[in-house]
Amino acid sequence: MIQAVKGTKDILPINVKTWQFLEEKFRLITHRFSYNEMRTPIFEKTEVFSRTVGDETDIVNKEMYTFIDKGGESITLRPEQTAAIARAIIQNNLLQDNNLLKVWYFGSYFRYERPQKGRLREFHQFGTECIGSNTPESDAENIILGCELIREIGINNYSLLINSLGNENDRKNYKEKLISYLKSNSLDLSEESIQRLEKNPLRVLDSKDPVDIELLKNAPNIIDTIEDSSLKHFQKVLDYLKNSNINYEINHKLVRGLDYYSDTVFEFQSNELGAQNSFGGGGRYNTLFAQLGGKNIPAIGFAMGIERLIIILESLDKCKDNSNSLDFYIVVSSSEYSNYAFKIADILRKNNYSVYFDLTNKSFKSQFKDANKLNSNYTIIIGENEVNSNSISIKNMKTSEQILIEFNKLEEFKI
RNA sequence: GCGGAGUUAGCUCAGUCGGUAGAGCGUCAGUUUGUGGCACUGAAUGUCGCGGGUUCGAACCCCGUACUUCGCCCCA
Repeated sequence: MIQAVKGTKDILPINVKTWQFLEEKFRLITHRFSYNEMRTPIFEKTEVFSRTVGDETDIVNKEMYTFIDKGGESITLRPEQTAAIARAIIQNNLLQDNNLLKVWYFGSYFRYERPQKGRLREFHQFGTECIGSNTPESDAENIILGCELIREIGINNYSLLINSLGNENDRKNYKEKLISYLKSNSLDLSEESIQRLEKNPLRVLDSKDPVDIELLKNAPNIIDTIEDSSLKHFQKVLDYLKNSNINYEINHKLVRGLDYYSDTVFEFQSNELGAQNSFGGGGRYNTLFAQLGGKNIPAIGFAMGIERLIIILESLDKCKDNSNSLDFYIVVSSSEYSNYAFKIADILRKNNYSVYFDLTNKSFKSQFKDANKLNSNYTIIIGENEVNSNSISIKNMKTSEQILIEFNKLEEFKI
């Protein structure tokens, strides 16, 4: 038996309703916030990601599906969407002066990781990007969109964590402070955190090691390092959120894994996800466009993991079942009446009803059982009597009432 | 990349002194052959993840491997 590639999953008919439900919500909520959908290729030149996501991040370092194509070009299956959107915006010149662009996306992303609950090698994300504004209002609106979406999906038990990383300079200063603090205590630091200290010092703040956590209690706080303008910006964002009745939790240890973030960062977390407790996250990325060779364009956005949303919905027993909304099941007493059945099906289908009839030569009785199993609202019974009298028997499966109508009255029948 | 647990019928799982497999649910058929749901009766179904090894004999023991899962790590 050939198995699916490790870390990939089939979405089966029984599960697809939940996906469709989520996709509908994405469209609905983004529409309310006036975001437009955007789609980019599944693969990009490798540098799109290596230049933006960060050379020292694991994503770029060891998790990308990168290959050399037949033309000798280094190609990478997208591990995330933001960088590719930035590339497309620059290339297509979508941002004229002072323009604002609000886009959303939904698609597959690829990272070569060890699979786990809520962590796949091909996974799906929904996300938004608000590009061209550096105002706290744009931060707030983007976060509010995320919260609205989560609410509409039916998830209430989650936390919104928020922090500010300040501007590039602030972060540089903070990194120095943090490193010098941690180095003076490095004997106690976990092996992993010592490595992080070299590569990506901010991530030490994320450590789950109990000793590290204790040590970090007295570490310098990023909020004390960031400049006034960033501080004011952050405060305004918080004010707007409060004003919109958004519950948030300030967490100055929240840093994000991708290098391009600055100022506002945030994360949606749930307890249903095990080790992967975050089901969404984002932040401001004011340097990304410049990193790709464009102008300096401020932007903010977030992404959510669809598989993780579904895990939460499952825990809430809110996944959509696959109950078929079948209107008519046509039961024939013999396959010699199939012509008649096709005619009836054609009329009903052209009137937008869903119609099923047996294609496997089931017995008369089995067809009824089948109709019941498929939860059909009506059955249409076709046998010798109906065909000879050019009529149709229609049975209401809920009430068991059955009527006989003329064939040419079928069009008038309303369920 | 590292550590733990697991893989038996479509699904959930049982199956240890090693003797070529079971339950429940589901599926299918029948219970006066043109009428479903309930009930009853009956039936089908597995290379026991895959590949080696030990043994007269392996679902069970040993080795390898794939995948799943829980953590580390990373991140959505």
